[in-house]
Amino acid sequence: MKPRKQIPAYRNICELLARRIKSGELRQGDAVSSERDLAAEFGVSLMTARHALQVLTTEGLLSRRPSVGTYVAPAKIHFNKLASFTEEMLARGYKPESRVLSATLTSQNDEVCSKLCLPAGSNLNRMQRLRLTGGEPFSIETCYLSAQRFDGILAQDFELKSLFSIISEVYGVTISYADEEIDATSADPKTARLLKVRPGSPILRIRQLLYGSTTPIIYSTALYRSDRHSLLVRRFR
Amino acid sequence: MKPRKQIPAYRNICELLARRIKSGELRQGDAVSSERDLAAEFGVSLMTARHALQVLTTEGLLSRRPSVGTYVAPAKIHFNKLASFTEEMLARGYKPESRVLSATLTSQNDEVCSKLCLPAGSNLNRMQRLRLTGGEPFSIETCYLSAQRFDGILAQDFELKSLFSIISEVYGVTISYADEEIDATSADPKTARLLKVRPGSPILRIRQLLYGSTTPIIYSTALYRSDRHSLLVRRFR
DNA sequence: AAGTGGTCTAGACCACGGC
DNA sequence: CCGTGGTCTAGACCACTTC
Repeated sequence: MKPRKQIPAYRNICELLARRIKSGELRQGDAVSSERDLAAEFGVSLMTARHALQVLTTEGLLSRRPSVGTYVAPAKIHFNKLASFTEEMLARGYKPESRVLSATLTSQNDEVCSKLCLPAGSNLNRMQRLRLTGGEPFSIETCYLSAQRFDGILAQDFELKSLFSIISEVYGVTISYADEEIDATSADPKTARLLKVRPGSPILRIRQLLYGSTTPIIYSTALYRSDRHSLLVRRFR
Repeated sequence: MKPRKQIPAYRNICELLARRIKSGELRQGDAVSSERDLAAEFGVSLMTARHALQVLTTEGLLSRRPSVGTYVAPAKIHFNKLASFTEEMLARGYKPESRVLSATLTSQNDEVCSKLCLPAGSNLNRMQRLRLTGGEPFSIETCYLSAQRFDGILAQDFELKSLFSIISEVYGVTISYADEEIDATSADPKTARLLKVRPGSPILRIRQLLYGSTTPIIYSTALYRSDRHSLLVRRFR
């Protein structure tokens, strides 16, 4: 009988392989153990080993060739790299600033709960920040995180440290990717005042669901002055 | 013994469900049969039914909520990879339409010339199309191509065939990727009239530079009704 | 308590690629 | 021919939500 663990067996395999790839022990084009070898090595069934390889494949780390084997995928140039506001501004040579507009608990947002895979009515940390560069307003960002998992996070100083670094250093959670929904909207009076634009001005809205490994961690809505910001994306055929 | 088929069982389930979703028989938020019900219905094992649901989930058609059920995901039109308007709409089960607003030669656009790596003042094919689905306007697209390289392309029937297929079949050029710049703007009177929105309404603008292997081929600006379109992007850390 | 998705077992046959 | 990934079976237990 296997000792029952909290973390699934396939996750352990995933993490081991991911570590080997990220450390450089396994490099682009290298073959990884076959399903059957992995199953034997970890003492799991074929299905479980297979599941691990499948997960890493959809994450883009591995590439499977039927009848041939499983290989470490080419290190993708992530043109569309996910970066925090702080990182992005520093990279462009701006001095990023952040003003916290609010930081409260809420349990009234079932839409966000479901996006974060939390039970409806769960407590959420909600914080709103105004982003500035060179003293000029740039965007308004609203973030939601599980209040249970990130207990006490609202006490942190978000004007000093980025949310990414706090959840990483204090809570041990690393963001790995984000799904973003991008559309256009108009500035309502409050937004207009904060961003110093005329009410009704076009606003670029980016709604992100940020994932740590495979679980959604943060839901965020950002409203950008569209005269100050445009999003660059590279898409492949 | 089951009769061996060429197409996998889970594919059949996928296609049936996908058809029901695209036809409108199953709509956003509707529950789909559970793994167990599907397995019984199709006479397959749990794993197989589960696989079908998993595939449709990663394709974005379904959304699974543990302990609750599997639901039809919000039918947002989303652009994961680079596809033509025609391809995108067909994949979503919509009937794409296109109305050519203009198709002319111009030599007055040096900004586009430089983006396409052409000498300033070069002749350009310029065509403007109104995109519709279900008879309702969706976006306005303006494309520029080198008049020299794509001589005579304006004589093609763009309401029948996609630009992608014409440049591929007639000129032997395959699009491989695109760099996009995304921002928000407001509808000017002409745009508003064509898209049937109020002047000043928020508009999502996507400016693309499309590359064939490594050379820029097409420059295009698209204006989307932001109530009908949002862009989905996945970004990695 | 019933139902759901998530994980897992211990096997099986297939088509295909490389030797 | 052998190893590979792709598909599939017929079960199982778990944690969780809903009633």
